[in-house]
Amino acid sequence: MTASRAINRTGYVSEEVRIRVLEAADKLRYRPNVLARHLKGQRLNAIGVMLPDIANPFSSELVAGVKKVLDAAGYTAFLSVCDHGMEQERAGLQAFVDHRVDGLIVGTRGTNIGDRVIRELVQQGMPIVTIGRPMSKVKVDVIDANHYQGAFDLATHLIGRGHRRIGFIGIAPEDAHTLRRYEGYAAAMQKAGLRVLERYTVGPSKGPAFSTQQDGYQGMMTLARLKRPPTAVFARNDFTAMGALRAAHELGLSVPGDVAIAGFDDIPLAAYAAPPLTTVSQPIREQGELAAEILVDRIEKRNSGPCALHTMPCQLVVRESTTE
Amino acid sequence: MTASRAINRTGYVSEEVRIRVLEAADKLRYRPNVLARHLKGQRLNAIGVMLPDIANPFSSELVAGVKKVLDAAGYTAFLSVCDHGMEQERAGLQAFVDHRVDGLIVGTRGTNIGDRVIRELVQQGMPIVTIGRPMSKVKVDVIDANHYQGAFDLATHLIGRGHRRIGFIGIAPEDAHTLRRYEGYAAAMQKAGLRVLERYTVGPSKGPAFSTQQDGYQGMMTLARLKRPPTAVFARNDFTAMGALRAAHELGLSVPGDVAIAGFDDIPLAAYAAPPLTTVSQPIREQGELAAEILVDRIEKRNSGPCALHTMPCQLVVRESTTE
DNA sequence: CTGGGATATGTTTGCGTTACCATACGCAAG
DNA sequence: CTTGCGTATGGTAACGCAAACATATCCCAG
Repeated sequence: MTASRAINRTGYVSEEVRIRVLEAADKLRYRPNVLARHLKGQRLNAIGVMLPDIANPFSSELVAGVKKVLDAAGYTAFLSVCDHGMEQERAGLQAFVDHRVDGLIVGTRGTNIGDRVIRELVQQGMPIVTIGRPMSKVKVDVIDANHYQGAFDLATHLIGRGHRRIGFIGIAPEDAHTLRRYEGYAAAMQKAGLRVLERYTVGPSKGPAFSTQQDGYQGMMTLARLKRPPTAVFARNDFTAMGALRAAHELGLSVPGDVAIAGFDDIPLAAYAAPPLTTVSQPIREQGELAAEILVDRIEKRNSGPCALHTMPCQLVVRESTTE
Repeated sequence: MTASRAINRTGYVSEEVRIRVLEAADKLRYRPNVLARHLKGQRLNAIGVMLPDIANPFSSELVAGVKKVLDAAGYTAFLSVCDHGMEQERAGLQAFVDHRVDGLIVGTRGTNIGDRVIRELVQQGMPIVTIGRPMSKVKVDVIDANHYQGAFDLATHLIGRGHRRIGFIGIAPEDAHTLRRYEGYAAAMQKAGLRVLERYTVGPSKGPAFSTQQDGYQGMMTLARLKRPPTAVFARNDFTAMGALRAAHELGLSVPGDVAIAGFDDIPLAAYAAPPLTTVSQPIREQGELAAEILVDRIEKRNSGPCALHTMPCQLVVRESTTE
């Protein structure tokens, strides 16, 4: 017991004994068993981060933001990947719960099974923050970027450059974010008095973001074959935009001379495309930081108010793929 | 006690009682407390995977391979990222140990602190497998790809295409793998009776692989300024190669006409470069699978033999950046 | 020199689980 | 009828830790 007090700096322990205890602990390479500690009702100071995949810079930035805050708050982050599989997501979340993490950050996209699992865990009192995954009627804090606004700004930029025929590559109604982006694009078009033509919208495009280079390539090819092809193209994301870029090169179209191309997400490679890609940057790291802050506040009972949706602004990044 | 037996299927429990227990457990949403279980000396069936970063396809493939095997063996994988920081690596590994994982897969590159931590953990009986991180005099199983052979094959391919002046971009003596690749390149040159010229070797190039696009760009620029520039370039990795590719475009050099360019790693984007990149593919997923298999065998005492180095062959992938 | 707070250490208990031991029943062999 | 075995169930202890409580010593005010 005295040893416990010495190590945890609680209660009264004489200086001399404390030093002896710590020396002995050091010699024996003693490490407290956090698992046994938990049996006594204490927190483990660990949180679980569930990711859809780890092959992209999002997850990386997100985790960087999360870790920064958690480190400072004395928590450990454990990660899990579900590779966009619902069963894997369920198992991963359950594993976190079984290992008694104090809270969860969920960065996967919405699915039936996933939503149900989250609902159940919340009911059992697990604090959860989701990122980019809106959930209705569940006590979950949600962080999201304003894709609508970002897309609106980007489309407005293209219109401001004099473009009237603007295509959209990679429409994917089943993906909430792509839909928001499309809506922002459409709203900007309408506000400028331009019609959103169906033949200028190509898709569908399925699967995770990094798999859509080919869709961008195909989409650009389709648009270029039109009688009056668009003079500017808004691609669902940067990977798609880079596929489109390649198609433009193959067709001998100059970018942005013959066709302006813009993406979304501002992946690191975007600045290295030829030409460097105009895109929209999401504050990913900031979303991770905010998620971690909110979660820690929930865990430590500093915030017991109602759960909220935190929308963070996107930033237009103009590069040479849309300007000379 | 009877409930414990019913749930774990150990000892004698009548069919009738077992069903009643399981139904009750289901109704109460009972989940065994794995942490308490561990107090009684049982395994948690969890392993920790330490990664240098998650922004690249290696980590992704590696984890996919690891997870596939672990799922089948009934283990859970928890991931941690250290972002190439030694202190973060130490803390992450310690967190795994504190949470009583049954074994570790370490995919980070060698560092003083990291090596010492691993040595200590091994001494305390923790089964560890490293990937791409050779360690001497430590009871650790090591998986690695044969970078030397891959580089040798790639250089031989370039020589076979008639090249005599072959440059190397991104030499980095502090990075063991890059060094192996350079050695393979040099060996192939010598075997063909070609001299390895110092002015054809550019570097140094620091930092993680994905940060080296710029180095490739700079390197290509440097080589192109030479009086008799190389007709082929072997880049440290695909990112570097893509930087070189961009430099070639800017200089108006045709690839592979004026200069052939090859990379290493076969990242997904390599096939989408313009032109598609000749490169060398590491069996990443297979390395992950093997690591998990070996680790599980160690944990379950099916293998108590001496630790070994498992070298897996690399595969030359010829694309259009070196052939018409 | 006594009472009482501050300081310091020890003892017991229980968290959820399972190994081990004890108990109890039915049935068949001796 | 006893013994012994296979089957079924329950009681108890222990894992490592810390909360709660108990005890012990010291110092100082009254």
